Amino acid sequence: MKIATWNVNSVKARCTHLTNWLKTASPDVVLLQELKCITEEFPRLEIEAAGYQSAVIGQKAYNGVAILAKEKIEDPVFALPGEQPDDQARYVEGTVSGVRIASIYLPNGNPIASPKFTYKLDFMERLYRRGKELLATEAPVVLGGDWNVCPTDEDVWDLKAMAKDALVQPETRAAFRKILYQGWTDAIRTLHPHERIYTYWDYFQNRFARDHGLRIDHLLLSPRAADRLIAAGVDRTPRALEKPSDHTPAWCELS
DNA sequence: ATGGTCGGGCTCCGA
Repeated sequence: MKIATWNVNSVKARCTHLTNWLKTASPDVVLLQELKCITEEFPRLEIEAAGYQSAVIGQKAYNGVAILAKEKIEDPVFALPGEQPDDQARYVEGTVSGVRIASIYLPNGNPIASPKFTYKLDFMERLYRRGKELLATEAPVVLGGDWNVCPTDEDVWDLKAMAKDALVQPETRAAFRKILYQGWTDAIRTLHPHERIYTYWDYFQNRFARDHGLRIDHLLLSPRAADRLIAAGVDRTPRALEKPSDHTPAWCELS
């Protein structure tokens, strides 16, 4: 079972890239972020034609997440459980072939001296609580998405330039570790412990060609899912196309 | 120190 996550930076602008990639990569499940369209305008028909069902929560202009799957998506939930419903479409969860899977668009959080950073940390606390509930089920679970977190210095090309960025702050990393240490396995880092691996390259300054990137798209596996982990990686091919997203798909394969 | 590039929706915001 191949599960991928891809921040497409507008699903409408990237529809052709997406459907072509579905055909060539043929993942069983794809987690999308930054749809940038309302739910009703999600290109459901094009994606169905490629052989995928979808569970979608969108909103106007910003955010928006989806799960695409070849098999049925059962019991979808369209928000992070919390006190009051979120006005930002950043979380969808569903079950595919017995695996509980979430597509997460974690808040960017910049600038750090603003309510946006607080919102990011609050969101991570809510995710921590949801993670605890999901682990308690002892089911195979995958928390995938654009986490907007560089877990360690190895996940950053230019540390100096990123020093004040929300993606590398000690509080951000601590909140990520707090989730990870509940018992999750970072699929890509576990199988590639000492490689420079990036999933995002800024549009500025030809960063992709120079491989000046960040690793911010992650797939976290519960113990039952981690037991089945056989491969993981990053597919850089869509990032090299004309008019690409600034992110490229990260994926893992479970037996 | 700054500005470089995108997408969306409207003359600016978020990344």
